[in-house]
Amino acid sequence: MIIQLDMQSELPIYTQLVNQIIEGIASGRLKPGEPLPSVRSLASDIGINLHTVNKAYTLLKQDEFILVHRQKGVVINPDGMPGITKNYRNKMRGELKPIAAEAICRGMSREQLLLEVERIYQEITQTDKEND
Amino acid sequence: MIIQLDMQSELPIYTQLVNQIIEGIASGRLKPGEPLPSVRSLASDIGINLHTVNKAYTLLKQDEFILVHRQKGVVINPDGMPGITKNYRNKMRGELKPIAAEAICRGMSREQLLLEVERIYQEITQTDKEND
Amino acid sequence: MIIQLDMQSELPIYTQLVNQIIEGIASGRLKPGEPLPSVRSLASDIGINLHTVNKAYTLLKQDEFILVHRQKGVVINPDGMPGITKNYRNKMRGELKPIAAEAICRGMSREQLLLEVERIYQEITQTDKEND
Amino acid sequence: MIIQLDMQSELPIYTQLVNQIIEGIASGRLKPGEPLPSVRSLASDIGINLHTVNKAYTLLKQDEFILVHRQKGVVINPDGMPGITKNYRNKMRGELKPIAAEAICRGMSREQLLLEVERIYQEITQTDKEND
DNA sequence: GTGGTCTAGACCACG
DNA sequence: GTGGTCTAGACCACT
Repeated sequence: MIIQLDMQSELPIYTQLVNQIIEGIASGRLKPGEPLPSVRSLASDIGINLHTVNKAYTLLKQDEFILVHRQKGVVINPDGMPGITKNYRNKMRGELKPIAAEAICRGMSREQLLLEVERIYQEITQTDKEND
Repeated sequence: MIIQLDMQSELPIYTQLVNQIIEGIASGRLKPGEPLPSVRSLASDIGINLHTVNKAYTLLKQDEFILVHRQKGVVINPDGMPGITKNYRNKMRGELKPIAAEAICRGMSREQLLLEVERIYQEITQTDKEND
Repeated sequence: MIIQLDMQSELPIYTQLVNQIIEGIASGRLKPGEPLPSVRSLASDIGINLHTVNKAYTLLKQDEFILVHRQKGVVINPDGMPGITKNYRNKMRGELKPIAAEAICRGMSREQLLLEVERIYQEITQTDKEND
Repeated sequence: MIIQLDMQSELPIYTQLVNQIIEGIASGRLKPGEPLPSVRSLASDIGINLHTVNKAYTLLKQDEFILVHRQKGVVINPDGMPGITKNYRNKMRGELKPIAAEAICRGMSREQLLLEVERIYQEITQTDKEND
C-alpha cells in the first residue's frame, strides 16, 4: 500500500490518509481481512507522527471500514464494508451539492458532469487490477 | 436571497456562505449583474461577523463569481461565470474522488452513483425558479 | 459544574469526564443549551491536559450530548439528548450483563438488584435540584 | 462450557473470560466444585495466550469465585461464592451509575430501566438450564 | 511490539 | 480566544 501525502494540502493529513485507504479498498488493492500496518510502522514509513495515523485509523474504525483485532492487529473489515445508510446518503449529498453547483455555474452540462463522475468511478475501480 | 447557515457544521461559515451564493447562481435565483447585499448589511442580517462575510466575498471575487465595485457595490459577475479551467477540473476531480471511492466501498453501483449526481443536478437547477 | 476526577482510577480520565458530564445532564444540573467551559479553561481548571478534555468533548459530540457552536462555543445539545437507539440498547445490555451476573453469583436477589438500580436512579435525578 | 470471545471488543480478552465464567456460574451452568479446564487446555481450546487465561483465573481466584489446587486443578469454589461485601457494593454502584445516568439522559424512565435490568436478570438465570 | 492514554508545546483557521 | 491539527516523547495494559 503506497500512501501519497501532500503536506501543503488544506486537507488534514489524517483525512488524506483516510481517503487513500478508502480508495485502496474501493480499488480492490486492499481486500477485506487484509492487515494494515501498525500505527507506529505506518507513521515512521510515511514520516508523520503516530498520533496522526492513529486518528485516521480511529475514524476508519468508527465507520467500520477497518477493525482492530486483538491478535491480528489492524485489518480491513472482513465482514464487508458499511452499507449505504441514511446518514451516509445525507453526508454524500451534502458533499456533492456544492460541487455540482459550481459545475453548473461554470457552464458544465448534466452530461459533462456525469461523464466526469463516471470517469472517476472507472479510474478507481480499474486501478492496478493486475499489479499489487 | 435566503441564507441558511449551520453553526454546528464542520464547514467554516464563510465556506457555507460561498457555497450558498454559488448555489444561488446555479439555480438561477441570482442572475449576472444582480446586486448582492453589502458586507455590512449581510453580516448584520444573518448575525455573523463582518470579516466572515468579507472572506466569503473575497473568495468569490477571486474566482470571478462576483465583482466588487467601490461604488456600485457587490454584483454577480455580469460578464458571465468563470469557465471550466484546467485548474478547476483538477480541483473538482480531487473533490469527487474520495466521494466516489467511499460510495464504491459501500457497494454503490456506477448507476446508483450517477443517479445521485443527476438527482442533485436536477434539484439545484429546478430550485425555486418562480419564488425568490 | 464541579468535576471530581480520580487519578488512580482504572478508568481513563476522559471517560470519567464523559461520565460526569452525562451525570450532570441527567441530574438536571446541566441543561440543554447551557454552555460548557472551553477545553482550555476546563483543562486548566481541573489540572489536566487540554487534549484529554478535547477527547472527552469529542466523544460527547459524537453521541450528540453536546455540540460545538461556532459562535457560542461548546453547549449541551439544545435540541435534546440522543434517543434510545438500537445501538445504545445493545451497548447498555452488554454493560449490564456482567454486573447482573456477578450480583447473581454473590447471591443478590432480583429484588435487591432492582432496589440498587432504583436507588441510583433516585440519587442521580435528585442530585442538587435546588443548589447549582 | 462454551466461551465466546470478541477479538474486536474494547474489553480485554481476560476480562471477557472472567465475565463469561461468572455468567456461567450465575446461570447455573457451572456449579460449585465443578472443575474448570487447565490454563493450558483452555488457552489452546480457544486459541489465546496462556498468560491471558492465567490472568483471568488469577482475578477469579482473588475474588474467590474459583480455587486453584496444585493437584486437583481449577474448580469453582465449592464453599460457595463470595458474598455482598461493602467493597463489592461500592464497585457495583460505581459501575451502575454512569449506565443509569446515560439512560436518564436518553429519556429512559425508571420503569424502563428496571425492566431492562429485570430482563437481563431473567436472561442469565434461565440460560440453557437443560443443555450445556 | 501492539494499541491506548496522557502530557506538553506549537501553529493555524476561525470569528 | 476558540477548536482543530500536528509533533514529540512517555507510560501502561494487553497478548
